[in-house]
Amino acid sequence: MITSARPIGQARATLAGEVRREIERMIVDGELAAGEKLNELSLSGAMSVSRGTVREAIRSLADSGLIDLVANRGAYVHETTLEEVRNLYDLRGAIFAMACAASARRVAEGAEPNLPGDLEDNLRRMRMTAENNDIETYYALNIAFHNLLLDGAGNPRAKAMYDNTVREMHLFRRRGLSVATNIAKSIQEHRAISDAVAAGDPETSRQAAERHITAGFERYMKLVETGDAAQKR
Amino acid sequence: MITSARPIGQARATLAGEVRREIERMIVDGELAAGEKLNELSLSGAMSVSRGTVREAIRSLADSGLIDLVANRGAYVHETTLEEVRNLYDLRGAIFAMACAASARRVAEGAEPNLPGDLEDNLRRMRMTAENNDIETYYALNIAFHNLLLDGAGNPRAKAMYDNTVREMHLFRRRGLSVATNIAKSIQEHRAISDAVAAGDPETSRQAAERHITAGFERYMKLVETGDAAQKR
DNA sequence: AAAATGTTAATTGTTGACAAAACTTCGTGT
DNA sequence: ACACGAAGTTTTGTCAACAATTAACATTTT
Repeated sequence: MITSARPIGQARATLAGEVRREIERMIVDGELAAGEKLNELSLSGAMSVSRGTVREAIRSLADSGLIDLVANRGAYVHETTLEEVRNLYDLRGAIFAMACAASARRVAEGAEPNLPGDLEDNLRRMRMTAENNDIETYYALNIAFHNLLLDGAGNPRAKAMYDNTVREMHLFRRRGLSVATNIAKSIQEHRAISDAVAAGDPETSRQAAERHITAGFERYMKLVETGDAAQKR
Repeated sequence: MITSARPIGQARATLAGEVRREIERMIVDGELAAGEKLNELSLSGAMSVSRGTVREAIRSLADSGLIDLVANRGAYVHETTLEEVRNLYDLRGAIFAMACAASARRVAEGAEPNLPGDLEDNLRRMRMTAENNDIETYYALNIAFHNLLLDGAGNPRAKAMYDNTVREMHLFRRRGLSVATNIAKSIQEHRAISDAVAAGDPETSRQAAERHITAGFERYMKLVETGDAAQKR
């Protein structure tokens, strides 16, 4: 008797969906530069797929903010401005703060018994990477930390929006600057959030989360102001 | 010489865009019930448009959350649950609070000279509708008040997300209950927001905004708990 | 009668072709 | 030289046909 026969090959729901993911990857990985035009025909050729399918994928991506659509003129990779980055930080901070408050509430309600432990675990491992100066792993843990809280909030829509903002900021950063990193400071802030959430205190969690995002924004702005000219050369 | 002659009637950029708006309207107006399946062929027939165009419109709507897509089985009008409504209120509150804080900041910076006056104006007119018990106008003014603050924040992405949450909640309300309305209370809360924003005080604005959304949610929940059975009959 | 298996109809997924709009190129007149 | 405008080319918008998948029904099997 067959108990679980998952579809082969990563499940190819629809072709358009696959194309969408591929285009998304190309944008995030920088193969398609910001402001660059997406030519339906050449994309369809490169992926051996019909134009209609590519078109469908592009349309679907447009709403997520990665692509700008201009009627009768085509699709362009969205160019994120510095002004927009500020807006994205605001938005991301608001969502993250709300999610942390919700996570704390749910911890208090007993709905997320594993969350405090998972956060502790993440922090412990993060301290290790700080000692070893293992930036690669630090990035992964940092994303995981935020994901734990977004998932803990039990608000999938919020998570989707949050992911969108992160992806778009990542896109902007490609333009030259690396991410502003101050691992020690960041761990301190994570500690504050983790404690407040574990204590089931929504308001304190919210404030700690907001401070974390604001601090990240300020670190980033400092980097832009001082390092931008040098970076641009 | 004509410099900018945008097409009349909300801009008919592309046919698919028009179809999208029409489907959106049908959903919001309740012509398409929650959970109902969208048949591409019959829709294309009803609008005298090709199936591909309808398909494109549906795909575009899916990302906004109004429609659920199931591979190889079609598109369904999203059924919003009570659990989701809570999540939407959380999300909406977070975005609105952030927007009010940003508006206050911008007022303090002198970037929004008209905002305080516009808010005052809105409040004055709202008091009038309260005296005349003119619910229709009250709704319009209520939306306008929130829009002033979202626009004042200068964060288009945030506004788009906010609008999405409102639209989806409106969709849920159709299922039976009317909106929870306590005009006097609502005006009080608006007053607090307006004053804080006019004073250019972000933190106070944020708190007032959050209280407003939370209060709205509580009013709504009370209505659900007590009135739901009666409404359902 | 219930479950499993074929068979058919309806619907979605994908494609290639045609029509319309925008961009290029190039010649013309000033 | 320069602006202007008229083909020609490229690219997007729309459509109709074909293929694949799913759902519904009839048929067989136990």
